[in-house]
Amino acid sequence: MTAERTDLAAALGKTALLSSLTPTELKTLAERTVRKLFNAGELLFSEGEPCNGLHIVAQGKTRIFKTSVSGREQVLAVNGPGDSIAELPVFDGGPFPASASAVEDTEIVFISRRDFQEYCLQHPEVPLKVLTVVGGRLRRLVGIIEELSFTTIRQRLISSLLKLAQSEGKQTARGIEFQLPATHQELANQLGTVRELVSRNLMRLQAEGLLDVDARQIVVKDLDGLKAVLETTS
Amino acid sequence: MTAERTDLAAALGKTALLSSLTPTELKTLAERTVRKLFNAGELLFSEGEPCNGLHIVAQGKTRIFKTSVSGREQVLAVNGPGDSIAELPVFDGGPFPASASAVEDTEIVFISRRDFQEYCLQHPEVPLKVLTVVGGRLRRLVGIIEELSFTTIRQRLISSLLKLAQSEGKQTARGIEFQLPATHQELANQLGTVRELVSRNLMRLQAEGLLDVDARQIVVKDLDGLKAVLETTS
DNA sequence: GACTCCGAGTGACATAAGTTACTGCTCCGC
DNA sequence: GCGGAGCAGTAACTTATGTCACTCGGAGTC
Repeated sequence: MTAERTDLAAALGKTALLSSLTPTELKTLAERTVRKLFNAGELLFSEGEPCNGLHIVAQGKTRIFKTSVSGREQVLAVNGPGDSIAELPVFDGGPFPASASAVEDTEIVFISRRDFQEYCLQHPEVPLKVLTVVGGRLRRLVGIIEELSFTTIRQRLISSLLKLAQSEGKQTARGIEFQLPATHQELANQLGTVRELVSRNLMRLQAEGLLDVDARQIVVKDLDGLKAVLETTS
Repeated sequence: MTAERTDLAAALGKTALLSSLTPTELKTLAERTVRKLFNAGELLFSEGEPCNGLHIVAQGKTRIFKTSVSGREQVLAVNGPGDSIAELPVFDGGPFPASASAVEDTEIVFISRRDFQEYCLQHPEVPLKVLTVVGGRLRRLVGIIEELSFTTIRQRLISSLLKLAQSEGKQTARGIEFQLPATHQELANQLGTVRELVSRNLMRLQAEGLLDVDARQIVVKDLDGLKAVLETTS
């Protein structure tokens, strides 16, 4: 039990929001947290629900998303260990603006709203950190709006692929190889479209000789060619 | 000069962010501000520029927007007297994520980053207020994403019209009448599309007997019919 | 080995969105 | 009164997006 608590304290210390707290402070904070486990696919919370505390991802991966009446999803963010989720509703007292689910089996550390607000008052630098984190979140949302408003799915797909190629890709004889991190369906949710269009656009890029596609396995054959597509007709 | 300063203090006191300050505090803060005037259409700042202070709208109206390479615009927010703009870059130190321009002749009160941060340290409740304001902003951005991702222009147009009908509309013998607050072009920018589609969709709604349109003059003939369109096929 | 589920590829459409290129109108300044 | 500028309406297209309805193949399961 004690071991568990110190683990918790360590996990808390890794999050951007709380990194300025001393080990002792972390420990006392850790004692007030609740640990929650979610299976892959499980909902953490739903849009519109009241928010009664701060969620921090200790292990695993989560996604924040909106759902349309027709069942389509638009992913707003994907978060991993050390990230906090839904910082804002904790402060403004409003409901969750979107839903969240676990991408993989996930461990969440939960701090109640009361406890966290108390901490904020004792540590005036914490709200400032929250603002920084929220700033990043806001920038990403603006980026999503920009993409939805100005670019085609083809272009959004290409820029996802380029990001993946850079972060995950391995240079081989055939080109830069990597696996799509999720199903076409999930990729479509992130791009704000449907599965079929992801599939079709991938095939089209293959037909144009820019990629080799085998389901989730991607080989980028012409990186500059891909980048060039982003410039034209945008 | 003194009169001007007290005016300023009054204006500052009306903004949500600073409403908790005492008159004396407002006065000293006002002495450190810079007043800036912008003509209608003029740029306040551009996307990517570094942000060196907080802008507060004292008089007039401003819009925050993104521009595409092809010249299209997507409006992210419209702000009037008492609103602050670009709170976040002040804190996270990053550049402006979008541009801002004056919709009408506008008076801005500018507080330097240094001064405002100092105030935040002296008044720990200020960052908490900022978080509330930013929360609202974030919710609106999520709303824009939802609309862009899930709805058609027709539906977005209708919901704008419904909002306008509620806020500006006057019940007359012919229906609920109001004027569009801006050109079709600007409305298109807010909906994330082009002028022609606004015009076409308005005409289509007229052909369907839901509206009477005469350029900017709108008469809603069938409010429930309009609302019904939002339900179907969405 | 047959069966089932699920992710992926695809053709045929339907429709929404955007582009081009005009026309017409109205308000201003000269 | 003339000429421009700017806003609005529209027709004719092109292209992007989304929907439906299948097929196919691999990974489990019984």
